[in-house]
Amino acid sequence: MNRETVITEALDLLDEVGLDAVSTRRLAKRLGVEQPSLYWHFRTKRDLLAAMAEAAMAPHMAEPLPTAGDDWRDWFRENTRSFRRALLARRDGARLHAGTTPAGDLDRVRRKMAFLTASGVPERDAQMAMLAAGRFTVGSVLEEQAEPAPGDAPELPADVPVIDHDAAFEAGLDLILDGLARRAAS
Amino acid sequence: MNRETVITEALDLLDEVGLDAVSTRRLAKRLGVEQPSLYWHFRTKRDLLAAMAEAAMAPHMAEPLPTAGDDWRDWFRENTRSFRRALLARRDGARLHAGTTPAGDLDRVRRKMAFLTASGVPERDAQMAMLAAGRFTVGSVLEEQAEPAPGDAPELPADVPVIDHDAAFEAGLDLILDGLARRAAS
DNA sequence: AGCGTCACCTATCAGCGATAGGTTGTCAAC
DNA sequence: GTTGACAACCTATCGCTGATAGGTGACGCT
Repeated sequence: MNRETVITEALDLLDEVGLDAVSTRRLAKRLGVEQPSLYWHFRTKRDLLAAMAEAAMAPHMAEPLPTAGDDWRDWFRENTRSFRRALLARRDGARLHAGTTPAGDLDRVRRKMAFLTASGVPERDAQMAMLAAGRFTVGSVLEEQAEPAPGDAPELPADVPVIDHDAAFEAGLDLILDGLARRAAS
Repeated sequence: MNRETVITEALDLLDEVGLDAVSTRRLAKRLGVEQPSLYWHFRTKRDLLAAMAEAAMAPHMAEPLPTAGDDWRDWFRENTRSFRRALLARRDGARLHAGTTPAGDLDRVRRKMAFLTASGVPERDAQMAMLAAGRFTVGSVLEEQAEPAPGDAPELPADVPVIDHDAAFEAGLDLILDGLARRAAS
């Protein structure tokens, strides 16, 4: 059993039982191993969760980088969507992600920034927009994946309709993108 | 000792030790009481945390509602700032907030929405912008308050400067606001 | 044969949220 | 002035958690 297997099995367990129920004992049992054995592969549970969070981002990281001819608005939108999909792909994906310091692929980020500036977006605006879109996305998925306490009746008075998470995300993304476009134009 | 005291003392404890270290035993000791006694006032720890989260929002809820003459852009900006301040006021305030289903004052929200529509903002756009600003804010403060694991060297290569959280927040808010303004104008 | 490393094991710890069921103090009704 | 309800605690205990200490066997290399 290697580190890889532990991580993939841990992510499957996460999907089954949810983040709060992911314990080292449950994971060990699933791996056919005693609980302290996990500490051979990870110094702390926090390290394990960080590795899980990074692995959960794999689909997003596998996405191709933008190329010179691309429309920067289309790319920005699709990039943010891809990030959201990666968070949504795993149960409690947003909470898992939020509980770790990013430490993402720095070179990838630089390439994305270079693309935006080459497309006519001022560097600082591009930085701020990328940051804002990421934080908006985390906040959105966090709320989307939040499950109410057991026996908690929503009971909203039909006055305000239930929010369509997809639509709300797209609308928020549009706002950020339009705001950014205004800066890119001038 | 009443429910009120427990909540205020719990929030003080939160500021001292951080969310992960807020245990019923620590809180009980601080109150000069045995641990199970807390379960007289709260059915579960989750209920306690929800009450804490609501109490932490008091400063934001105490903010005056907008009135007819106000500039909607100024108000929107200040409203979002107030929300952020409330989250920042408590240690791990964003995590505390994110861990609960909102259940906020519905009437207050309606009044705010009414103000925006009366100011010429289309209703749906106003809803989406309020939602987006809130989620962006939670995501931002979540990252701002995230403390690295002990012994985790940041070690970013001086290439990308340390982000100024205040500036990043204001920039993101500007983007959303500008995007919204474009819709309000047409 | 001896050694190092990897990958586990048993035993145990302190701390956690939560429950069951008993004990006080206060105050109002009769 | 006793009765009884109620609020606000108590002790004792449960099962579970993350983590540590220290031992065991398999494998490969020299």
